[in-house]
Amino acid sequence: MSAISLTPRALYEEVAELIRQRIYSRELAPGSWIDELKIAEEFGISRTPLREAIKVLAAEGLVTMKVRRGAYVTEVNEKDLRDVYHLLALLESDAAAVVAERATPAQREALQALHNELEASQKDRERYFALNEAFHMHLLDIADNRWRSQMVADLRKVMKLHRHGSLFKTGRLAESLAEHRALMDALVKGQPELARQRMQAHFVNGLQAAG
Amino acid sequence: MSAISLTPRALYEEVAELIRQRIYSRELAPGSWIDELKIAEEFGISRTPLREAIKVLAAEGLVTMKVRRGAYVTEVNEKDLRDVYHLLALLESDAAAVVAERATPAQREALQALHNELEASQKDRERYFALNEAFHMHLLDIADNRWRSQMVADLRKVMKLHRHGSLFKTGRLAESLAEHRALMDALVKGQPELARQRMQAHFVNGLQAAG
DNA sequence: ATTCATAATTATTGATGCAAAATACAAAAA
DNA sequence: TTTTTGTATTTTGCATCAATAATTATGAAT
Repeated sequence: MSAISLTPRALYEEVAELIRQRIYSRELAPGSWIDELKIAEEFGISRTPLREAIKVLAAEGLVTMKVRRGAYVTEVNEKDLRDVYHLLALLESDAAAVVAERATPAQREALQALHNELEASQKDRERYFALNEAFHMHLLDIADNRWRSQMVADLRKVMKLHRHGSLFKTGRLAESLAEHRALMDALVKGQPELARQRMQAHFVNGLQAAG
Repeated sequence: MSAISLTPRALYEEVAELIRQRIYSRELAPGSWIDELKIAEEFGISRTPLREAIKVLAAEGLVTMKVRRGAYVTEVNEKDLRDVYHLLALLESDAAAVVAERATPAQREALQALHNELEASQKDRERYFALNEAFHMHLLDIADNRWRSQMVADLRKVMKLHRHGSLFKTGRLAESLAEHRALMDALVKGQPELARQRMQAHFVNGLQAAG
């Protein structure tokens, strides 16, 4: 007996997610043209839901539409990466200040628990990345502004477009963890401006490590 | 001989714009269902480009998709409006700081020219609105971060969803103009933090006038 | 009379077909 | 040899058509 999803996503959403994966994995490289016919055939679907999926990805900034030329994977240059980091720093540091100001004890504990998992995942690079993302998104959830959460999610997708083979140079992971620890400290102690500054610093350092 | 557009927009873009207008004019009211068949017939187009347009609007936050239920005009409650204003304040005040820091003399003059037009448009409410929007978007252009410009444009669309019959209560227009003047002063004098504060204040006051 | 089940209607979602537009390639002329 | 023009191929974009899912209405049974 196979369990079916309680909230079945629309096909175009599923397809959008599959294409995202192909983009992140560089199977669809930045700047490359997206062949509708080829992809539709590979997925075993028609072009209609595929085209709708591509429109969604275009709105997210992952692909760029050219009139009568089709869709291309967005190329993210160094300036784009700086610009995206700048906005993520602005939005997430603001969220951190809000959380430090208004989070309930239970919410602070939930964040602390996520942070503890992060501390324990130093060996596993992939796991660290996943938990790091989870921490940041959970903090946004607590900050409780759906528009900001959506924008940050979109910006993070664009950020992933950039080659991050060397995103974490040696030693950066430990450094990142230390910054997280400092941020966590400001969050649990309820110091908004300190939390803002430390989240800001976390992104400034993150960009330097990425560039 | 009729001139044709040099950069013809795709039909789905045109349709998206037409639907935006219907939403802003309350012809399509918040919470109401969007009847694809009806709209397609009225526009004399098929449902394919219409559905692509709706996906774009959904990504902007103007409409909300429900699985197997179709599209609905997004309902913006008081909290949503506060959240959107909060983000606009954050993003645009940051842009103001960047402009105060890095704008060229020519760019400052262009902004000053737009501001002067604003000063001259006190009598015409509609014109003031349009010029105000133009000023803000031009400032973003100068700040030169395409991701931020896109986000602000989307947020402003959502902001317009809210009933703003009483958006500008009596006296608010003159007040708004005074704030603009103060902001302009900080911009031309190249004082980033002051410009940031004044843009922030402009939005805080704007929200109070809207709520 | 009320509730549950089934059927019918309605609307969304997906597939296919066709026309228009853009590019690439080839041929001809300068 | 190079440039320009014309043709053919490729691909987007729009429309029509089919099927799937959901809601509502109707009927039967308790």
